[in-house]
Amino acid sequence: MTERPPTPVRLRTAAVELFAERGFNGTGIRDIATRAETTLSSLYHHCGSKDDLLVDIMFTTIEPLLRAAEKVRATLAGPAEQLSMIVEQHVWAHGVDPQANIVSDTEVRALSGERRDQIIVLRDAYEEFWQETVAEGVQDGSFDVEHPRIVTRALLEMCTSVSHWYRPTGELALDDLSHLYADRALALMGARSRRSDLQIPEPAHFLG
Amino acid sequence: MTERPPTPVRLRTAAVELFAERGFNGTGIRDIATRAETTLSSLYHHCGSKDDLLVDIMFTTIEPLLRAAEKVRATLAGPAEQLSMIVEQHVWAHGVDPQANIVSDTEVRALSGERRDQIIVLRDAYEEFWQETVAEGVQDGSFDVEHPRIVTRALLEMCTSVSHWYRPTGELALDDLSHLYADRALALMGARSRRSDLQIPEPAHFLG
DNA sequence: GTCTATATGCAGATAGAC
DNA sequence: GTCTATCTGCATATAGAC
Repeated sequence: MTERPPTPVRLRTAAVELFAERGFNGTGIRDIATRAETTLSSLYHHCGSKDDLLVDIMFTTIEPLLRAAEKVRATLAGPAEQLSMIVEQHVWAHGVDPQANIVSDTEVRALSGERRDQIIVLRDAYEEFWQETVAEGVQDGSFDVEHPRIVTRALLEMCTSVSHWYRPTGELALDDLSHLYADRALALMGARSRRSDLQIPEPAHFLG
Repeated sequence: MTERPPTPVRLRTAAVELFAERGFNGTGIRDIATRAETTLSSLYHHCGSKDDLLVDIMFTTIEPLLRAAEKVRATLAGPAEQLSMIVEQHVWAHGVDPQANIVSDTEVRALSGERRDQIIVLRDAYEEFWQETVAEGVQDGSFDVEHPRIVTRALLEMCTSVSHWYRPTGELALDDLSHLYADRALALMGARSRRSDLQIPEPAHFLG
């Protein structure tokens, strides 16, 4: 009963899968067209060049995370609450669509020039939300950690790596995994509180 | 006064640099020969195929880490001491030669067949040292953490990511960075002790 | 919108002289 | 051991019919 998705969707899905598995440079455009059960010309008709396809995947993956972090910062009060929620959004996103996030997180080097710069701006703006949240937490005594900028970057990379191993069939459902990571993020920052102590509205969805 | 290294060394260095910057599939064998200031035939003469070169880089990068972890487990007493030291070795190695470690950690997918399997065996054996150490710490009460296997993997990836951003000109020297990561590893595992409380012989070098 | 056919260049790898 | 010259195939991208 499942309808076959329209061609542009199939192309995009195939590209995400192959870029994640074999890398951008390890994937041929014919591989993409073949997996999407269409032709090379169809790919160029719908998606433009191979680079265009990569940029599109990256943008539509990173941008919602950036907007979600923005919303968390504008909505929740308290650095512990904000950091927990940002971590949970990030882990959830990386668990629910690991392939698109692997591509976004590892293939920036395949781009060059202006388009590369634009993606890096997005990525840096996103990290800055994490950094600001932690800095405020250190300021107001919610967190107690040396070299907070370095530890925050370590935390971000720790959460990102979820996309490399998480499988929904494992010991934890994605919601539980997100909570676990938020709890460990607080431990990493030397917070007095734990995730389960916090008052956070549930369900809290800030991702489109 | 610095002598130019012999050709095989220059080739290896060039390959590590380029594989780290552009990825294995983004690097041409001519690029490697050119950067090493030699020729394509010389590359094949000394290094064999492009795949051989990658496998050699990976093996000589991962194997010392595995042996170091083995030595730590055989030499130091107590899970907190062992985990701290394993973390420090790992962070130090990833900071002192980020490029070789980036290649080893991200280009496994470029291999296939038996050689790929061999690298994965090494990598899994290495992770198992981390997992056993943490499991023993949970067992004897040194650590207090839910889902230790998942958190240990998260820790490992956090430490690995050092290779993506660490620069020796930054705010921390590599020894201090290693100590910081060891300390945060203990926090992540819910250890009562901190890195500065532990009795660990200094300098402790387990890497060749 | 989707197809077949093709232009153009670079990839990995090797031959054989010196 | 290092060189120049070359084989072979696949890469991205496009032309033009239907």
